[in-house]
Amino acid sequence: MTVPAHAPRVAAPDLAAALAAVRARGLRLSSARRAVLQALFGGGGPRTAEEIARGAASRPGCDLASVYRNLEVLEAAGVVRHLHVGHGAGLYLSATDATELVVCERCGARADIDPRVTADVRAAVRAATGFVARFDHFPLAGLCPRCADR
Amino acid sequence: MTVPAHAPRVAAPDLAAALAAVRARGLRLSSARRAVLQALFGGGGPRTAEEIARGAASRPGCDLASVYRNLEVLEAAGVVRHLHVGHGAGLYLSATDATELVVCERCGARADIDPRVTADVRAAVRAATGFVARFDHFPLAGLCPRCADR
DNA sequence: CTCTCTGCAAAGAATTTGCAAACAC
DNA sequence: GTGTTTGCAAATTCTTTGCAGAGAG
Repeated sequence: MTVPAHAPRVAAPDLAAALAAVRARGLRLSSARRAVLQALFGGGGPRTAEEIARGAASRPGCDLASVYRNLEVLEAAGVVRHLHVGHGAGLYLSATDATELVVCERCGARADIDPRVTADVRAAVRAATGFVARFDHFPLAGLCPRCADR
Repeated sequence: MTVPAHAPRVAAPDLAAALAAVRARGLRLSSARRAVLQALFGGGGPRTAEEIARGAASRPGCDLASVYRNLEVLEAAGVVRHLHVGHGAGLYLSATDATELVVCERCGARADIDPRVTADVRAAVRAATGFVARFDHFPLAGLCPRCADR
């Protein structure tokens, strides 16, 4: 039940749980499925479908169409999520990575926002408009400190 | 210099100024250019490039490629702007329409946000992250009151 | 064995680009 | 006239879909 105190730092936060959830849904553990999960639970941060499909030295790849199909299935299973940053391709990540972020429209820099801040913002927007704002799917956009300077 | 107090309500807020700005930039007033400006300064709210190109009974249309090319030029001239709402096509509008808005991720409903609220949010985000948040190009996303209920 | 998944190839949606003819000035 | 713009068609980028064969359970 306990986990070694010196377990690898950001290795695979819940790959095991993800696999369990997949099985629990009656989904099969195909090689493409594994490839997608290894890419997203390997600790490398958000990735594009293209990057997942391409694979890497350590990490296996698979067909791009399979990546998209699996991302959809895995998202429905609550294991994976995605967000849209600027004009580019979607970014996919593990659902256990619950960060809310701001993205620089000019240089693409990203920063996490303290959940207490987003909670306050949500409250203010709700009071003003009735809408419940979310920052997990379409993150806040703006300019990073460096780009804002000019 | 004065404007009739009962001028048409949301007719063409500054079509004249827009045309002047275009001329001031040394740009020509082609029919496609006019079509785009008439579409965006006709008071119908944000439109897709496709809608602009298609035209309407009252409003002339033109080739879709010309729409995109002109939107780019007109945006550079500060006359037009665009925003990205959800997964769909971009929305284009007159730069004089300075509204900041929230968009429902489920049903697409849009609501204006009071600039005082966005100013507060900007301040909070800046204090927390150093980023200067903007809501004009990638609007805030969330759920409208109706969709949030269930 | 059976039914889910995969890879490949083609289709789609939104936007961009090349080019010769058309038009604004 | 002449240089900017247009319309048409083809190219790009990201994502989805159809299908026959491969593989998980």
